[in-house]
Amino acid sequence: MRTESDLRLELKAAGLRVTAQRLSVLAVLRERSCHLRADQVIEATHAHLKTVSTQAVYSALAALCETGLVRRIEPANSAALYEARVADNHHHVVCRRCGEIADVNCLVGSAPCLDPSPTSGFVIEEAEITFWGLCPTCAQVTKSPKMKSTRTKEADHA
Amino acid sequence: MRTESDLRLELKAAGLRVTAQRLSVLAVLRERSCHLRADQVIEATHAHLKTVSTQAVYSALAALCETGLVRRIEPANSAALYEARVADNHHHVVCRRCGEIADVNCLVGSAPCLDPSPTSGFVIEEAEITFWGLCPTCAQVTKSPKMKSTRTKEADHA
DNA sequence: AAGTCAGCCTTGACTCATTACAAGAATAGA
DNA sequence: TCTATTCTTGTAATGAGTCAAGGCTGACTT
Repeated sequence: MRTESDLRLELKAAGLRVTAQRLSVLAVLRERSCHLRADQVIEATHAHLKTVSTQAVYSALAALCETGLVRRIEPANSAALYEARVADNHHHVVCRRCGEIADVNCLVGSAPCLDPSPTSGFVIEEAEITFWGLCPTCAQVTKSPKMKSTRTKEADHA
Repeated sequence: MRTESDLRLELKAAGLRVTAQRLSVLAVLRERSCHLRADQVIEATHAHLKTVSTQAVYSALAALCETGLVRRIEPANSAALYEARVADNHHHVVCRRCGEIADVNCLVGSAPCLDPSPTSGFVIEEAEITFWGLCPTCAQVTKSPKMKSTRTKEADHA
């Protein structure tokens, strides 16, 4: 259990000023331990604070990301998503049909968690893996209506 | 060497109508074997055709992606990138400082090329790996000025 | 070679997510 | 208390991409 004062301490430890909106944004991301879009964070933050501006949330998110308290991911065909699970170096599965996202524990444990073969001289710090497939629901209804975002890649060339 | 009529055949084989703009877009991506943004494709296409509309290029790219002749990637903090290297299932390294991108051969060879541990019931089709690090140039100049895209938060304009 | 027409292209307006200002109000931390 | 940082409202701009109406054309027919 994290109390609000835990959060205060974490913000301080990260060198951030403790403000109501930063506390709320962090709290929102901790409570719902999932991946939220900025607009969802804004909406959820309204439950805590009666009023928050769009910019306040965007800049709180930016500050939290910079200090490593929040992680930002950006799967193809989606707006940026934020999550509070940052200690581990985990990965994500994205459903091609409905866009649903789930966490996948890292096979290795710590970054870079994978060593690419020849890397043209690049110094590798991290490997970010996105698994693409179908979520349990979409996998059952093999053909169904709702594609959330893009490109149905039904390339039928068998 | 690929002649233009090779390209025509490939388009036909993919079930696409052969049009000047599709030929040019494909040719551009084949010639420069690298990762191009849509606007770069548009610009390069002007070298072939005197005139192309933005829309024509976007929809040519979409058609080529759908039929598997072109691959689209979308690294975080970047617009979508297109490449013509599609036969293999390769991955990418992205430089955190300057944004430069290079290909990385897949360690395994064919998708999904990696099996995540428990996947919450998702059916995995593909694993897309993005390595993050520093390109050879940026790795040398350990501290240097130009960060291409992200949030420079030097807010102290005193 | 000419006819036909679905599919493509052009144009231009428009969305969406995000960032940028600016100026005044609030407030955390010393 | 004091002051620099952060927040607010509001407007605007941006970049990247999409939509829609109508004209052009590739490819199949005759």
